[in-house]
Amino acid sequence: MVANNKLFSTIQNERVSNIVEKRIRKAIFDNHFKVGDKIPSVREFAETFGVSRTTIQEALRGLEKSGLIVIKKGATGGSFVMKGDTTSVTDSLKDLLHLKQVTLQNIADVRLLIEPPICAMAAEKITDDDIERLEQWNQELKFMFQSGNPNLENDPTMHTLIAQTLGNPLLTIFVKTLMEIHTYKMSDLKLSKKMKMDILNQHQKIIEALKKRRGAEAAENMREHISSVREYLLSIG
Amino acid sequence: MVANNKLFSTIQNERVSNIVEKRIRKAIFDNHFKVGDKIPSVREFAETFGVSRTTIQEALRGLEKSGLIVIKKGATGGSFVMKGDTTSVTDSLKDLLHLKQVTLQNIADVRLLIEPPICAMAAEKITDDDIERLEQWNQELKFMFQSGNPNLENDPTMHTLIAQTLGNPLLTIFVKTLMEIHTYKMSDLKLSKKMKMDILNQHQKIIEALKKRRGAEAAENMREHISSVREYLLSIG
DNA sequence: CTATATTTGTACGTATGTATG
DNA sequence: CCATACATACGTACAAATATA
Repeated sequence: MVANNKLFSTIQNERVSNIVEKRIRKAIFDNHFKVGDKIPSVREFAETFGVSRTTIQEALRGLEKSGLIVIKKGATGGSFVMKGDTTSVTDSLKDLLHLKQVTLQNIADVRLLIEPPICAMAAEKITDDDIERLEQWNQELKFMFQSGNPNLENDPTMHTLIAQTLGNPLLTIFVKTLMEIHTYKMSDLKLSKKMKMDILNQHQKIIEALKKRRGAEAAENMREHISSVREYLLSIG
Repeated sequence: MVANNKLFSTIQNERVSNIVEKRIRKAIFDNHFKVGDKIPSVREFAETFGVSRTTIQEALRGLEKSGLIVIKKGATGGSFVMKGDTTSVTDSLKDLLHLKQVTLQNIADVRLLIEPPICAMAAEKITDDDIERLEQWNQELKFMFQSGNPNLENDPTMHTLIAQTLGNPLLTIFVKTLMEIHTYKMSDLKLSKKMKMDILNQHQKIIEALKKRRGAEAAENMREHISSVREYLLSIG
């Protein structure tokens, strides 16, 4: 398998599939492939690295789970480099939510902590384009509520859009993740008609404040919005 | 493999290893196993599910990556249920950091957003025991600095400890993750002697304010601490 | 204390399923 | 509908870690 033919050859304690995974991961990080590029097939890699197809397969599976590649079957299939998305972070967090018994209130409390100040800062940086997108999104949400469509997972949500205006990718990831696990935890629950109306109005108030570039007001509206949802969830949960 | 012997049997598009992974994951979430418990071996699972060992292997590998189990080799080996830790979240985030070009400044900005208010709230809830642990930790950090030991990854850091006092597991995960990627990004950098002294003193000031249960003061000290580190990193980076 | 048996995960080569042109 | 290029699953062989003789 690996060179044991040399005296004092390298210690082989790590899994071969892990070594392979690291190497390919590094190659992707070092920009040897562009987003959308097809990386070598399982058979090619197996030959290159001198290991079995199963080993390569497991390495690729790991990279897929990390969201670095997407694997497709069939004649035009193979492994394609993805632009990193937050799915892997969210999935890991979801596991922890189960294990650590995180409640919707816990989520709301974290949101209360970070979203109002984000709003305040966003008011200074937000563009007219951004605001238009926010209003569009709220309209779409209205239609979704009206049609009884439970597909709330439509990304990106208003909250993520606001965070995005600050141009800090880490902050965007955090807020996006927060919203995703919030939606995930909410998916069983049924909102009342009144609550849906309230949410839309609260969103609109936040957007109005941002439009006027009034940071403190936007922050306060956001705080009220999240608090309102928090209380509602407490009352029905 | 799976029942294709029935007319109109279930559509088999999903990977078998994925189905197996989900089932075992669910079993763990439903508390069929306790933390530390050994789950069945690859061979046993293969027989139970009627699939090959390789398939089970891949499922277990996925669960290991998610931090739900740890796999050990040897006669007393096998797969053991773990208490979920944040490694999987951190690892996923690290991938994104590479892809999205997250800077130390981005990290500092997020910390500036959430850590001062956490400090303010912690002042109301913190116990004498917590404070003692904080002081112990700062002492250990001092020794580490003196001995030139770069092992800063000693968990949990002061910042995580403070967040923990609030009793919100999600918040703890977020702060822990933040600190881990901060440390990860810092690991190449060499701090000056003066900066190390400053950090220790700033930590001490935060602890003093918490000891007096002065939330606003603790928050302000935390803000100054993170800002100071941020500026320093800017100047040398 | 050393040698060997046993139990476990891990990797291999082959066979099968699947999507495309 | 067939040929092709690919991922995926199978059964077997190997390696590692421990227990036991």
